[in-house]
Amino acid sequence: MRLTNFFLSTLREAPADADVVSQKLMLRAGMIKKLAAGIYTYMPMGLRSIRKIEKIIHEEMAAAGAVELLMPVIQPAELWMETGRWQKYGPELMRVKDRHGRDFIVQPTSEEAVTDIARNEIKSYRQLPVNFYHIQTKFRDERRPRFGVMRGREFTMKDAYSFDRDEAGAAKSYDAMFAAYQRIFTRMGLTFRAVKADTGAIGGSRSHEFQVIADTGEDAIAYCPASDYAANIELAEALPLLASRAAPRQAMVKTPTPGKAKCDDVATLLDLPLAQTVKSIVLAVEKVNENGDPLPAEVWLLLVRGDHELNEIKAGKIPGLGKGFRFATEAEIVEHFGCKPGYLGPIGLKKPAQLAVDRTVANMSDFISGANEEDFHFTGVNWARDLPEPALVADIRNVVVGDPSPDGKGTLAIQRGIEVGHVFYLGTVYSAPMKATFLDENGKPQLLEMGCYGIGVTRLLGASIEQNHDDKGIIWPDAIAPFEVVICPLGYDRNEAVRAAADHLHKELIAAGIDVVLDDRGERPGVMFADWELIGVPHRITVGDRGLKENNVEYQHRRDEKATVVPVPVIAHLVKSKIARLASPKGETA
RNA sequence: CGGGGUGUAGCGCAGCCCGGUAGCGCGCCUGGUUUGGGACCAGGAUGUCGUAGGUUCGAAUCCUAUCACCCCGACCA
Repeated sequence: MRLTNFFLSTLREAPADADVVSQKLMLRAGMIKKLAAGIYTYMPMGLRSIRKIEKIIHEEMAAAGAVELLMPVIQPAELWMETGRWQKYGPELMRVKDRHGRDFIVQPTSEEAVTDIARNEIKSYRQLPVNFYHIQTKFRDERRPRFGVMRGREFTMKDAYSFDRDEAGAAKSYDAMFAAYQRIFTRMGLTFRAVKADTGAIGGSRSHEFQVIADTGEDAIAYCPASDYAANIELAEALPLLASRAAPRQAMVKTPTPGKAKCDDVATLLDLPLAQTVKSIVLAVEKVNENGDPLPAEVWLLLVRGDHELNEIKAGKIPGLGKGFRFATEAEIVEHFGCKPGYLGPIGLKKPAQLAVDRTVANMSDFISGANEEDFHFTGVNWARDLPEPALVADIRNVVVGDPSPDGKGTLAIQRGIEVGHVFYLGTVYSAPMKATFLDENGKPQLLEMGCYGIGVTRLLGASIEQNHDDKGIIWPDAIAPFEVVICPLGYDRNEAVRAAADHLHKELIAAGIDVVLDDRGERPGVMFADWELIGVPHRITVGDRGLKENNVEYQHRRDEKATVVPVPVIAHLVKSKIARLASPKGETA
């Protein structure tokens, strides 16, 4: 590709509304252009990377036996009513009406559409298993789109859906997708980790997220360096930190703690470890009577240790909180505790509240909690003696660094990640309400067993940049770089020898199957170098008059400090050997 | 959704308080000189000052409404 036949527009300064480094760099490198909040045009340079990501996905999906189809972006509301998601999805689901006033949605995902295909097309067990996928535009009307293409409203996703005759078959399909995902992200040159993920309302154990490791990631991952345990922090099990409860040693004392509303402040004031304090969190569950009229909310008190944090996903698994909860209002708190937030505790409530206690708290003794009186805490609080044994003990906190690993093989570490893929066993969650069945050998209808598997194609662009950049710009892995190699001739517009050598090298690299761009603008070297370092093309060849006199050019990888002098006759071979291309899968792919 | 902020040239910004007919840097165009790390000189083009009302002889500037965008808030007693 000659640059003058392509399109390039780089910016020296990033638009002021860009918030994360990947978004700034993509805007500056001219890869994307913002059209509206969370909605981007993929400019030619950015689209090249997207196409390379898609190509790798297509190859690996085919190798894993998945079949491509293409389902519509606009889907009729009826389909979404069948599964109840028309009601359940909320404002994130983009709803539109056609000219006749009929309801449609802009797809955020395609379970309904694909299950509709399956129930119409799959009639016999002989057609199973089958795995349909597409790469298609999605729309999720995020409350607050941000982080550029990593949390956009419109984005491109690969979504695959497997159909099997039974759970054992579905498990096989799941494993095949899991393996394909590992190959996909490996080929893309990303550092990633597959982690256990929350399965939400669907339940079961089969759900993994693929997280690209990056400090700026939105997700926290707990993993055990001594074993292969890794889980999203939403899910990672927090074991009790105290094996058993020690006998009380202190009397319960009401202690003045004026103005100390946080556990941290109380511990500092009393010169006691934060781990001796207990944090009180008040939740509320909306209630309605049989006519659907609102009743006063049910108030819950949750206790975690002062240095721990509540995990809302885990709390949602407590019976009674499962149908949804919110943080209590100050009015509700005052009504039940007779006290403003900051001094709340489980002793001396004005009105009873449901109590749920973290496993670690349940084994604490001589602990500190709020006294339900402004500016006072209790110290030396003990279960059984000062308040009843907790009836409801559960894992309701986030794990922290140093916690014992749930597999018993060491302690947990935490790192941040960007979720770029998710594999999920669905069972019959969609096939049952949509009555998607097939006939088994006995001619009996059976529900299809499903799994779904997503990859955020456009999010991968951002995730790769978050993981690979420096102060000059992007550093693409070879496999998804918009170009693998750039030739920068010094004086292309005015030096015959340079132009001839650059043109010749350009042709030679094309012939060698390398994705190369020739910067034939005749720009000054500083401009060229700055542009290509910003864009992040991994391999650069500089052709200059000076070197050509000795029949040399220069090679520099984007991560290299300095250029290497290379004789002209060997440069093509050298570059080819430098490009780390993991082989495409053999067999069925083109 | 609640609070805060910002909308002025392709990008980054000043001008607004104190009303007088719009400016700077980068980029862009023309010519020249340059040419191994974002060159220099000379000349030039580009704005319905987010939108709609209002006040005024006169509004980017003051007032009202509206839209868009950004930030903070949803681990907290």
